[in-house]
Amino acid sequence: MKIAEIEQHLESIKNQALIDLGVPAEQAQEIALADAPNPEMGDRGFPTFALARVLRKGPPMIAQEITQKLSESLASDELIAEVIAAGPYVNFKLNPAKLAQIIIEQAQQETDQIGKGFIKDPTHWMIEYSAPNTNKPQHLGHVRNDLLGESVAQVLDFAGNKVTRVNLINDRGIHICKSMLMYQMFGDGQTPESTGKKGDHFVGYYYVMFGQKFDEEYNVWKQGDEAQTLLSQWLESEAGQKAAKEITDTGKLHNTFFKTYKDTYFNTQSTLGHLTRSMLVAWEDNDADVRALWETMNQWVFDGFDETYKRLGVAFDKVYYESDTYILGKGIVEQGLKDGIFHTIDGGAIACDLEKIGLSGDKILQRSNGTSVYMTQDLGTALKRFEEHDIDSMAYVVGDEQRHHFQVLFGILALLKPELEGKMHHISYGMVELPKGLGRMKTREGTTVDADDLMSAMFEEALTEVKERYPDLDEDEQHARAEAIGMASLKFFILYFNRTTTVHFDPKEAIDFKGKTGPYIMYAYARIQSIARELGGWPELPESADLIKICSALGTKQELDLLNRLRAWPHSLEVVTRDLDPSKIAGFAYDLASDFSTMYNHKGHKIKDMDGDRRTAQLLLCRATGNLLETALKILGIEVLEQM
RNA sequence: GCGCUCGUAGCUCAGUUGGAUAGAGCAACCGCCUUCUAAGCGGUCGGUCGCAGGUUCGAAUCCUGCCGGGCGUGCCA
Repeated sequence: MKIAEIEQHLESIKNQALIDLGVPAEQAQEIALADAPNPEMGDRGFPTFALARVLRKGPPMIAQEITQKLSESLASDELIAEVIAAGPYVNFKLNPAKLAQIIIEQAQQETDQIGKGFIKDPTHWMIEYSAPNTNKPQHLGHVRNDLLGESVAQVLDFAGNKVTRVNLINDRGIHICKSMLMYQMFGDGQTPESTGKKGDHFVGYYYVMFGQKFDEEYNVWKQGDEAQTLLSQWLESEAGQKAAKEITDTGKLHNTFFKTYKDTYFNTQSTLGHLTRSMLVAWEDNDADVRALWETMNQWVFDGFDETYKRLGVAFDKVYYESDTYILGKGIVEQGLKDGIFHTIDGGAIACDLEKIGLSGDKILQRSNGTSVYMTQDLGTALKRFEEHDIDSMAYVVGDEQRHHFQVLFGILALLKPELEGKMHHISYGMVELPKGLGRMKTREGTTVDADDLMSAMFEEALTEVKERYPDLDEDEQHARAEAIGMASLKFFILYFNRTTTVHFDPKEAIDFKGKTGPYIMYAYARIQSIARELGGWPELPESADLIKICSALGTKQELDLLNRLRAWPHSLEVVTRDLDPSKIAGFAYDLASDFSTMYNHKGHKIKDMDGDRRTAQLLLCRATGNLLETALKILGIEVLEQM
């Protein structure tokens, strides 16, 4: 028997008992099993309220009757020790020895992949995440995306699916030209090598520079006649009058105008804007010099990203570049227009009426000048992926501010290809908010937390701790441990939040290794390994019948709690796979580590002082716990340390 | 304006899709190292689950309305 079958066993007993009472099978299944609040009441049970009306009896009486019948029929069931009527609830008390035997055997066989491949009908998923721009280094927001994407991929893979991980790099467009232009003007032949900078940071420096130079230019222009004329016109306009009512301060009011006008200025009057756009045109015309510069600078960024991804433990099976995909989708839009799915609007743009997909408004898919919008290439790219890869589902890990975009994308795709209905998924997540004072985490621009800085800060903090504890340890080993601990801390901190939760990133909290953290869980694992080291290794796994006998030596509250936690793993896995939310793995791993630590510290649980069956059973139980901790942490991308 | 989303302990978050006495971590305070690793364990303090109604045997969870925060609502990417 496997751990997952325990729940199935209870489930079928419950269903049959209810059906025997005359409850329709469907209703029987709807009554869910849940953990009993305390061990005296049993381990797992179900309420009988819903049956009261049908059976015309009070819930406690129904529970009594069911309990009585089950007690008789399950008398020889080796897994169920007792059926208990607790008021209106029917609870099963499991036989700890049998439970331990099932768990220990599976844990020993499957080591660090306990419960892998449980899904009934595996499919092929393509999952896209990260999707960075090549004009600046990655920051905390990307870190959440990267870690979440990687972990969701692990979850899908662990369930038994085939998973193809893809990245889509945004390597073209006006924003990329901004850093290129600055480098062309002020780069002076410098390179990442010559400056000793990481490639993405090197390029990011020029992107930031563009912002500064453009602001300078804009500020000068603001003082000129043209700007002042436009300002007066705006102040007299409807919008200006409206704003004036809300904003009394003249300086602020003027600023409001100049803020909204900034884009227009960039697109019409600005010298830098003009140069940037010319560069984009040159790029699109395949101008040799511009293309060469583009390739050089992109390569610098890719090299930088590779380092970041490697350290984060993120890897992709396929990388798409927007410079290749941005043309996609045009033909589809034209075909859709012919088929009457889309329509033209004033000025000649092609649009989709969103009422067709239950939303409102028109979504432009081709501008009146014939060019594409972002949605167009997303449509094209998605269809191409389904054509070129034998995939069943496509998932995008993107922030929840783009929910609407994906609703539209999926809706239009289903209009074009009805067979794609239900196969598209937006794995959305909340933003990462930063506190005002960032302390040591603050970065060059001051507004974001840089991914590389963050990882280094975590590493340094961990190194201090490691050196304090193990001053004599070989330096390489110190560094290896600090890296593992620092990254575990970061990953756990990011992943233990629900996907949809807005993370309030507090560096002090993130960098802490105590309490509900990654290192806490690793520590529990390391302690388990140290038990084996100190007590002469793990015992041989006995035959099942013997194992049950040996495990009957277990029975303290702490041991039972731990066993019940281990038992719940398959259920947690199912929930995680259904919701595609690794935070529940993080929660489980923490609870498991916590149950173990409680037992470990509770008096009467020192294995060194035990002998006979109790000692063997405890050792095997601890080993199983260690295996499951490793299994869970792996899904989160966290590696364990044998010693820490 | 409309749409989505969130509001749980001083702070940061869980809460098994409607069940049993609402839980953790941090912070504060009190204890536990002659050691199977104190990155740990135990304890104390801390709650009108935003507010008001409704549905239900039963609501932090579902519905309605208010209050408050975030996001979205481009011929931007």
